[in-house]
Amino acid sequence: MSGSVNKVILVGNLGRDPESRTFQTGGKMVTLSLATSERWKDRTSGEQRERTEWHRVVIMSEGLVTVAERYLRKGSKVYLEGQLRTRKWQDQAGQDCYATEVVLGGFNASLVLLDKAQGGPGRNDYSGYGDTPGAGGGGDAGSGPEAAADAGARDDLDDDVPF
Amino acid sequence: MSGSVNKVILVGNLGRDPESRTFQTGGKMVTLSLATSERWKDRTSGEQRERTEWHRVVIMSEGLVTVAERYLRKGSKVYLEGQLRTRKWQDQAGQDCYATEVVLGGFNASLVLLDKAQGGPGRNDYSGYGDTPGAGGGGDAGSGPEAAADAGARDDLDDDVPF
Amino acid sequence: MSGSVNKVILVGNLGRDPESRTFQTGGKMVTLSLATSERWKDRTSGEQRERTEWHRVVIMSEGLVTVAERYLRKGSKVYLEGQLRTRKWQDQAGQDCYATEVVLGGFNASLVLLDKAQGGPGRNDYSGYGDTPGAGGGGDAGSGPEAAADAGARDDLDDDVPF
Amino acid sequence: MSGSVNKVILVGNLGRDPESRTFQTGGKMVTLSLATSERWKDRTSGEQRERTEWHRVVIMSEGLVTVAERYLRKGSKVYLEGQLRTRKWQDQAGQDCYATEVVLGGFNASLVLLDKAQGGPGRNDYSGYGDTPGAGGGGDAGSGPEAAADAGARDDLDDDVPF
DNA sequence: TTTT
DNA sequence: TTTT
Repeated sequence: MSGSVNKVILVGNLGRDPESRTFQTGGKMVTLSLATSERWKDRTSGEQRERTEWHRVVIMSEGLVTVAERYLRKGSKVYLEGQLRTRKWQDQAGQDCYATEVVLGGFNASLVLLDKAQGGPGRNDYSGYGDTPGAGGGGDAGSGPEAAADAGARDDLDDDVPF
Repeated sequence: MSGSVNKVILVGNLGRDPESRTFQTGGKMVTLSLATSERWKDRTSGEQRERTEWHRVVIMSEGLVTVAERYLRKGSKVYLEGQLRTRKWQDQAGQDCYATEVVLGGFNASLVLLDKAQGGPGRNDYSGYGDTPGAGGGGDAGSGPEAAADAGARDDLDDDVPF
Repeated sequence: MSGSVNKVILVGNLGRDPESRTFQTGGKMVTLSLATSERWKDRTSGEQRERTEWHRVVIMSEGLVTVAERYLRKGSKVYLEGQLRTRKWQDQAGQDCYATEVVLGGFNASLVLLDKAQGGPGRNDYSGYGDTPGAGGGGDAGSGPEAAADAGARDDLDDDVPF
Repeated sequence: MSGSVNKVILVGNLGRDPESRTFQTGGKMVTLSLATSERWKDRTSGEQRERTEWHRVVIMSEGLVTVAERYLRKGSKVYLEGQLRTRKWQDQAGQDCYATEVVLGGFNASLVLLDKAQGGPGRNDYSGYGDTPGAGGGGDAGSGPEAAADAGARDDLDDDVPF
């Protein structure tokens, strides 16, 4: 289909440190476990309720992989933008199973750190890596996030699906 | 967690007619099967490739349920905005399975029809139902989308998960 | 036109404290001055460059007005979602002038505080006010953000346009 | 500031054909005049009201410039994603004037055609140019949108601001 | 005018 | 598993 958009925007905290994997082809990917939550007052009981959602995030862009490895930690708060992707596989009983991930790869992927002070680098001029240059002032599209992993390599990760 | 955002924006076409279900409690929900796709040139082979992603969309907001039932059909193109929600259940083999849906319910859900002429109403002044009023000119927040279904009712739908 | 979307998403810091105004009709609005900035390496010179953008944000939703007054201060970091609106007026020389604002009013407006500790309330269960309930668990759409100000009242603010 | 996001998402129709300009430096930019509108029922009078908003859109990305020139026409419906940028200048009376544009340049800019049949190319495999590859299947970031124009060149366009 |  |  032409003319489609597939976009996810999340702001939340990491439930654990990022996990890196290297492909045989040299590429790298990082997975995050990101929590978002919402609160509301129950309509009938009037009590506070809360629901936490856990998102599996897969970072494929070379630039964003670097940012994630360097600056993200368990507890980090981030803004991110990616795409939905659902993978399907058969469990031992031959049943179809599905896992949906938020993939940051290629264009229109962003990762912005929202923590005050990460204790890491002097200044975190890395953040917003995927959302930066802009053409309005001599921008430079050359150093941004790039699709890194390739399809063949990706496939052999199918078995670690249930996050 | 305070301070989180969970947002999905999709533009795509319906793979089949919307499906409605009524809860014992009187509420209603509609599910959509929405396709988005992307094309790119393969880096190595140079050939055109295409990948289609299917999204399970669940509409809970009363207003948006009405819009969906009335104006959406197989093939309709829509813009929609909702939240990610993953449900977990056990298959017969006792394995954990997951299904992620895009839920349109409560605030910040939108459904905007993008087809030229739906053949339905004289003018499609329904579209953008969830994205409209605005306060900038005597807006009216009273007739908008509202959370409809309740959790217990939702549970008995678990068996139709693999979309 | 049917079928349109007008959405702005910003993450940035307040340049000064929020400013409140009360309408004769009793409604209230709050304006924010929000900075976003981006950095990039100049393509030719190779030097770091930075560009800061200032956004005039107008909050009309009753609920979000309350949140802004209570918890936002100069320096606060926020995620917000609103709509673009351009107002036009004549300056003394009879020239057309324009001012574009990001308006948070009606549906699909959000304000999420991103600061670690605001020093205010025990817990900041206010944040995400406009992005919360969700229908997936007995949600309640009744207490959310609502369009507050009315058009007539708004008009007499036209003179403070150049922000 | 690190950690900021400046994003605009619009779906609307072009009020006139795209306008192209070439810089002395060889770069190109295209401007669009895009309408979004919303309808609501007036709270007091109960009558239908409508408000149309016109957005000035500036496309700087090389790839998106090409797409815009080739496939967009007056009346075209598009989804686009860009950034807010406000420019300031003095009118003849020495008054400060401002113009805010939605800029599509650099990363995270998208332009997706939503018309059924543009009468142009066999299939519109151009659309979604800025939102496509994705790393999940042998993606290719090399042919995407790039920042094109430079700042000096941009400046001599200041006089056509009031759109 | 913010932030790093 | 995060966060408040």
